[in-house]
Amino acid sequence: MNSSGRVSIKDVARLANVSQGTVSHVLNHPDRVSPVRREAVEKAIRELGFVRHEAARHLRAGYSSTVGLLLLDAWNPGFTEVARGVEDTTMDQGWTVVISNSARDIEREKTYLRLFYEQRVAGLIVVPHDQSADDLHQIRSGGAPVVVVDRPETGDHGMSVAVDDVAGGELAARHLISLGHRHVAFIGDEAAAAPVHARLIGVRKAVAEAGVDIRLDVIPAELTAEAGRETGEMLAAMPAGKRPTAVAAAIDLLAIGVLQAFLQHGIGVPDDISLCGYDDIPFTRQLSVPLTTVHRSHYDMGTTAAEMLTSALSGQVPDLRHVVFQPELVVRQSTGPVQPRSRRRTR
Amino acid sequence: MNSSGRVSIKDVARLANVSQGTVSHVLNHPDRVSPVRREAVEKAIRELGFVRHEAARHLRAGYSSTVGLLLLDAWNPGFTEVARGVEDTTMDQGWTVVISNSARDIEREKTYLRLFYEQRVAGLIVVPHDQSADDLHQIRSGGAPVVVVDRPETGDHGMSVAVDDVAGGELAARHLISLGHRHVAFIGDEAAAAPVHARLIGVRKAVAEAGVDIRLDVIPAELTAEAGRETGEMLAAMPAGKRPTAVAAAIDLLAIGVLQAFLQHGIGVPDDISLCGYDDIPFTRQLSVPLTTVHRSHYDMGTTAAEMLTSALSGQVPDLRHVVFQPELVVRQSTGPVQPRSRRRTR
DNA sequence: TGTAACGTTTGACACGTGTCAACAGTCACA
DNA sequence: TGTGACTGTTGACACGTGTCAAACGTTACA
Repeated sequence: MNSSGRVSIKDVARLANVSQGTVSHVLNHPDRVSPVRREAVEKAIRELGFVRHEAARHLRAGYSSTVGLLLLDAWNPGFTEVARGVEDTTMDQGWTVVISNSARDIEREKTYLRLFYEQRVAGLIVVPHDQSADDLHQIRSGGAPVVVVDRPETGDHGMSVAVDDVAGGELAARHLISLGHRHVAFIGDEAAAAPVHARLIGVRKAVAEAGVDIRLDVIPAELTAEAGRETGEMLAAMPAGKRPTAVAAAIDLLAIGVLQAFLQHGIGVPDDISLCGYDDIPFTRQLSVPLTTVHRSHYDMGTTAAEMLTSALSGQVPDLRHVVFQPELVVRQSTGPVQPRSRRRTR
Repeated sequence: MNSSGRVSIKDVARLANVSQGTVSHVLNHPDRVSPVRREAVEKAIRELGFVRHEAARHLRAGYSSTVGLLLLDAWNPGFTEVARGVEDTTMDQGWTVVISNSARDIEREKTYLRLFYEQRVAGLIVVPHDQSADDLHQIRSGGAPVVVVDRPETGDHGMSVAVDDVAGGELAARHLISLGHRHVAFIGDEAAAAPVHARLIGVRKAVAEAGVDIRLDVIPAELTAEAGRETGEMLAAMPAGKRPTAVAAAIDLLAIGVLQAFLQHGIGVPDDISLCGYDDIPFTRQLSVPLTTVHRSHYDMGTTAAEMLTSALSGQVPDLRHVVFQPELVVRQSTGPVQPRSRRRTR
């Protein structure tokens, strides 16, 4: 044991009556060492409780087996699914994943990006803030491949995995329109995040293409269940004739809040108002009224991003540099045909 | 720029016409360097896009500013709260947190513990698997302080933060008993995790101390919403007279599943059956029937664990080596007095 | 017996940084 | 002018590992 109280490769070599180089070979190229020495070294390792020093290994080898994952919001169930996909895929291929969370704070994001760069991570998967292209570019110029998740990108230098949220918005709106709804509200702040903006564009597109006269109200709201509850209460307070007959929420969390407010105020879903979410997080199935929503394959986004990254790391050029998933409408019980004016709840 | 294509401190020194030592001083002890040189160095750093190499720094300095957080189950909302608490506290004090997730897999836990050890993390916060005392001890012997979360520990060498789940089980059971319930079911596999076992002990204790004749059914179930739904359906299929009048679930996720099944089968909560959860995860408030549950301060567990760790890292001995939080009963709307045999739903 | 070929082991070196003793330069004071 | 005190700067070294050329030992063959 050396002066710092830690066991190094030298101590192992001394105990096993062998040179440092041999110990290193046992660790990295066991086939180059004779069985006798190998066993002696392994015994010494066990006796001393030696564990190799990753920083030294990294410094000498010049490469790292660590991959960084920077999440925009680790507490959003959708993104934890992304993380699970990334973890499952990279673990299988021998990479270590380090997860960090920017919590939608651009300063925090910058800090973590710098940290990742200082650690010389081999590669990086980022669910980025809206305004952080610069920092991502800096990492890229350092030589580490970067996969951007949940922001559609194009071009030759970079990789991305995203969902076609314009199409998703269209799906939701078309579904509601086809059920006969002619007064629809979209809930969510389009300035809050690029994907929300895209969804609204899709909704507007479907409305414009419907060929019938449709009124679309856009109600800005934070992306939380609490904001959903407040918005739901506002809607509940409106006279029934003035109220939209259908609501499309920018994310499921919002829809959950809206649903809760509606039920509390005796507004039936879908009998009085239809409600459509977005994301298809696991909890949508556990709600008192299972939610119609637009499914995004978060887990698959994670695995795909991880596969792109690992293939880039092994020197291959991935077949596709930019993958866009198509969302799918999942019809459950929170949406239904528009009711005639003098309607009654069925149960 | 050196041969590997990366910029090192030497390159900065050369460009700024200064020695390596001076550059290092600019980075670590700016006050020791004259303003003229400092500016020259800073300019060179900007021009070259120099970012220091954490592995080399770590190797030379002998210490790391990284703290590991190993979660048992990152997808359980309770544990993500713990992570949030840890992150907020350690970030403030300049530590970097690396999060990993053992996913209740003991092999994965071992792998990550080894990885943390190889990285020579300064300290470690672990929400451990039931059978992993050995590995934790190995880390401790390496000199890094370890805080164990959610498993009550005692003794002088080690730190822990936990919740008195026996008391929590008692709280839940006493509440139900005080409402007049005499036939109670506990749902959850006591072998699944130590905290669940503790809760059941608490329930049994309350039943024994009640002084009245109480029937307690223990129904093993996995710790998922899906398992809760299945158990709820089984209970719903029983004739009303044979059914327990109250259910205590081992965790909220289970209770959510039970609730969903009850409502689907027309069983009123709390009118037909009272339902009590455990954990107080955020979603309990968003349910169609807000859940009575036992609150555990997950976020505070995280901050406390982080504070203990950071004070240990700065050489102080924390005032308390083992902290046990007291749970609190949160009465919402899913529990109510037992109804006479010929009862009717009120709404 | 001598030599070549081969497989195993060795020892020195480099990776990029922080530290520390030593050194140079400046200034005030005697 | 010489001395001491002080500030700023330097250069060598160490941290623990992986690699690589060189050395070593063994065996096979002439």
